[in-house]
Amino acid sequence: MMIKPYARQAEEEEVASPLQWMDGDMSSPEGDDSVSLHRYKPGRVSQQARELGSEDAEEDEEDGEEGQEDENESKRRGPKKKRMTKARLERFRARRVKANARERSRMHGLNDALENLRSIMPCHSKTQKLSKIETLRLARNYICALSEALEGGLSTESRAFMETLCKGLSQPTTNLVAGCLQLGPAAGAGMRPDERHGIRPPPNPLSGVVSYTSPGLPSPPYGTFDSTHMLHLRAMKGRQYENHSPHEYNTGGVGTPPYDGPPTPPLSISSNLVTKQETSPHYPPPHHYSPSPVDQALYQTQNSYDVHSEGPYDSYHPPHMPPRQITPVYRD
DNA sequence: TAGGCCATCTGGTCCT
DNA sequence: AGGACCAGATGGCCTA
Repeated sequence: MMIKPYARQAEEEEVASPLQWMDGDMSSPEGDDSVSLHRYKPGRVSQQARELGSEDAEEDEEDGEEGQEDENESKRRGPKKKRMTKARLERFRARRVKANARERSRMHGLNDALENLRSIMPCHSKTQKLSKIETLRLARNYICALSEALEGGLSTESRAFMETLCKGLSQPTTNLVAGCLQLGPAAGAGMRPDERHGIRPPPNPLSGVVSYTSPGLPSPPYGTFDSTHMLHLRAMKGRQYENHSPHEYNTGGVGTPPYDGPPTPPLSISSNLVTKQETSPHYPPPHHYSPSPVDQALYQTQNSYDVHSEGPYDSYHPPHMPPRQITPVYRD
């Protein structure tokens, strides 16, 4: 049995398909469809022109619905299809044009949201953009990892944190994350030039146990790890923390980037995690930014990690990709 | 060249 | 009736 592709099947069965009469440039950049030029792919024009502007279509429009169509229609089961008069066709076409425009803008909105999500991921690379699916996976893992870090005292530099972060990711994305999260003394390899000296990263609590650094690790295309993304710390920068209780940091106050989604419930941060800065052997963090109490607290928990701890998210087994050991593969 | 990713069109369904 | 949402189909681009 031959299975026809959906569209072709429709084309053959729906003899009176309105598509065949459409002759306008429904979605050309110049059309009344208001396609944004910078997103428009020229390749689409030919496809639409072929579909919409064929001579057959024009002929059909001229001839009306005669001959073999009626024969086919009489044999077809189901509700009889209304004839496409010119007026109906016009309305249909206008509706379709509008619907297409809406759909495009809807998808653009979706992509914009995805782009926002990418921008707050712990690692980002200009040359290696995360795919949509990988962005969603990484976002989920990131949330899980941060939750573990907060609730379980897990270090953001621990192996468990990395494993949570990389669960179910593709190998390239895993490598990207590993490259971004280079920790320990060799971290300079993936840092921007101005970060390579002067600021010494904290000692890696896992040195000798696990390391995601590699002498041969290339600089970008691997991205950079932006610590300020931790718990949206970037948004908190510039605030005075000393006299605030921890939960205030999640209230979306001054400096919180605009967020047009539904409000998220306040994240509970146990107060013993967020304290005034104490000197820690693992502090300051590797990057040149003003650490927030939350960030500091995360660093203070470095000695309490458990390499073998299985977080509550280990049940996460992507249906198509079983969990695996993280074995970053670096390109030469 | 195959496969992955993406943008777009399209028709169906549900909701207001 | 019209809009939002969804999933299938299709073709372009890119990379291994």
